[in-house]
Amino acid sequence: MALLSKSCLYGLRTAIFVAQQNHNAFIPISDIAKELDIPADFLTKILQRLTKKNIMNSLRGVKGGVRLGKSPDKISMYDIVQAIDGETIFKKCFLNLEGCGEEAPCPFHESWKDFRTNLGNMLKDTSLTFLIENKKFTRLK
Amino acid sequence: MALLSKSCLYGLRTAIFVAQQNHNAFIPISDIAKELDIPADFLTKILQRLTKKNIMNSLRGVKGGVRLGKSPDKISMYDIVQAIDGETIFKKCFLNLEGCGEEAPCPFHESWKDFRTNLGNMLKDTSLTFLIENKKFTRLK
DNA sequence: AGAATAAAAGACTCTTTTATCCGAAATTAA
DNA sequence: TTAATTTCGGATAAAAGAGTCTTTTATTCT
Repeated sequence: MALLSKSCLYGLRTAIFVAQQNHNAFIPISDIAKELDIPADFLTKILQRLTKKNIMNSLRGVKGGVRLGKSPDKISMYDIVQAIDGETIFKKCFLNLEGCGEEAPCPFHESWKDFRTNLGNMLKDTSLTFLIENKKFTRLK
Repeated sequence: MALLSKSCLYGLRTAIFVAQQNHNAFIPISDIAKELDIPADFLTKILQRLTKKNIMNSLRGVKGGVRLGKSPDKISMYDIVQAIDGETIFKKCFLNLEGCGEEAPCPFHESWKDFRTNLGNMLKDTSLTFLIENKKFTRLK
């Protein structure tokens, strides 16, 4: 098990990669796929979810491809995770117990609640701009 | 996506349930399955992983079933997660980047390292005894 | 207008996880 | 020793996630 799905990881890596390129030009998905070692057709599907949420922007045809849908400092990792994997990670009980909540918490409720809130905040606070400015962050595959 | 697999959640809930019962008696897996609303044959398989690690103890035949393999204060949630889902949750990079580590961290490395270490410690510190003594913790399904 | 290119859309396959089924082995009770 | 019970072990099936393929649609260039 992993916290994020493979689709989501592909999406995150792609968003970071695209943010590193010229922001005006459209980059063909096949180029990204080759660069990041991701199945191209699969990546196409994943990116559609990001374009629907205006995180990405796409264009068909000869000079087509994808680019960021808005300024990279307006896109957080949270946005991307939410668009692809949804928000359940940030909301569900650790033990997946339906009844667990403030009124009738499981013993993990408090700690886990803080944990996932912190995680969410961390992702919200991390923009693509921050990621690409961080010199240490080179590997994307 | 969830942090833990369904198998693991089944295992955790079962361990807590069994800890709540008389520790000497064997409880038939079918009884547990009915009580916790888990497919019995599937649960049987999952529990085999716990018996192999001596977290549980099983007996075939008429008075058979499963019981804890040791004192409930000697069994932590970490033990159970490790037995079923392994330790990758506690070890992998948030972005699943192979290269990420102390020498060449991704920007999430530090925060995520702390997160997962905290999570691991929290699970290590939470014994079945603690769980069943916590009066608030009633729901197991 | 026509050819080439690239994403969108949908059907299909492959793999992993989850779930079911069945015969065998172990244990108890009569 | 036989019948009943219950886990074990392996095979199979169903569901979900990941990945592939083909056709359609939009766009550019000649």
